[in-house]
Amino acid sequence: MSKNDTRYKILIAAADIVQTDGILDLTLEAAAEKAGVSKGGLLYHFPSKDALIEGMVEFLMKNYAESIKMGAEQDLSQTGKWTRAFIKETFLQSTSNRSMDAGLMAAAAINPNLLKPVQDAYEEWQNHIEHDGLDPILATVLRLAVDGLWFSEIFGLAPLEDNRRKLVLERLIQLTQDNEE
Amino acid sequence: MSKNDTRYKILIAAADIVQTDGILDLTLEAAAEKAGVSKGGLLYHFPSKDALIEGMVEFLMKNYAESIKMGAEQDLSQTGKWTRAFIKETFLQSTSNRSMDAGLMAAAAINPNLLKPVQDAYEEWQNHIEHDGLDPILATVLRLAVDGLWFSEIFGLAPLEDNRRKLVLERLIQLTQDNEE
DNA sequence: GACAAAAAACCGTCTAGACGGTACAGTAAA
DNA sequence: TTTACTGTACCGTCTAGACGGTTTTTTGTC
Repeated sequence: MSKNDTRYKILIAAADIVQTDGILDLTLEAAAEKAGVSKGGLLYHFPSKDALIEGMVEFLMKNYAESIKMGAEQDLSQTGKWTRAFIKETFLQSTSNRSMDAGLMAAAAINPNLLKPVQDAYEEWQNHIEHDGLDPILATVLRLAVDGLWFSEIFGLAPLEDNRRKLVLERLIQLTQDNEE
Repeated sequence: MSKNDTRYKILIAAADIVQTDGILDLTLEAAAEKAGVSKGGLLYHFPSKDALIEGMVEFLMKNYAESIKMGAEQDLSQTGKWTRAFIKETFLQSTSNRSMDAGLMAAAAINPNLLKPVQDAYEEWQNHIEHDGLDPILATVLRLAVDGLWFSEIFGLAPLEDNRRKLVLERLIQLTQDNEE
């Protein structure tokens, strides 16, 4: 069992707890037990609870940020490529990878400072989106709609059923294609 | 001091704590002290912490739901009135009344079941918005954008600066006015 | 409208348990 | 010999909730 395997197992376990039982049930002991590691073992990898949350946030941001960048680079059309990448990747992530939410919520609850990396990433994306060859207000609306979808799924606030979700995605993409500045 | 006054004071105090110090600092004692009530007094009104959160959620939903309904009723144009009311009221609430966030976050953190009333209200609004005389996909996009704005402000994820925020609001409203089904 | 009884509103202390974190001795593998 | 743990014991602090007591308000009765 390599160092990274155990770390990974702990992060997944922690995300799982947040997701199913709520933030308040995320304790070091509970996370350790769920990961099949002793409390000492957990503290070996994450010397404090803040460090654990930090790890969760890092973990969630890593793939996400890279995917968006890659999506933008591979887009054949220059106009609106960042906005499209952001839309597509968020739609994808929020179906497949619910542990995203867990890290975010845990950080917000336990230590808002830990949200910094997410905030920084968003600033960058927002900047790209505003200078994407689209009408910046429209581009911003699209970005917000994507976040709204995520939000609605985190909190279960009238989340869209599958078909509608797909139609919304298509519409958002379409709106990036015929609204040049 | 009537029963309702004290209840109200406790709810405000609790929302205040969540808002300024974070969810984890919301304890019964802290809420009681801030409300100028003893812990026993607080427990008289809210027999458990869950009950307190429940009260917060109820409180936040009451005005919000009523405002949206009123906004829709007073709208001179039939087409898109619910969507417009939802947009306007959420923009307003999320500038003026941060206790929305507090209740929501507290519930999500402490006991996700307590989100039920919010979820129910959202189901209703989503239903209105989808049958508002607008293209339902567009209407849904607008709704999501509004939620996204709220979300971005709660977590500080590239929140819009004042002027852009205003322009986005105007654009959203405008989109409800020239997109009949 | 005086007054007692009852109910409602509220106080403040106490307790049992949980939690984050420390310390440390030991183990198994690389 | 270092890395990656296990396991246990422990400490200080915090907190939800219980509880018994006290004040204030309401209600019924004359």
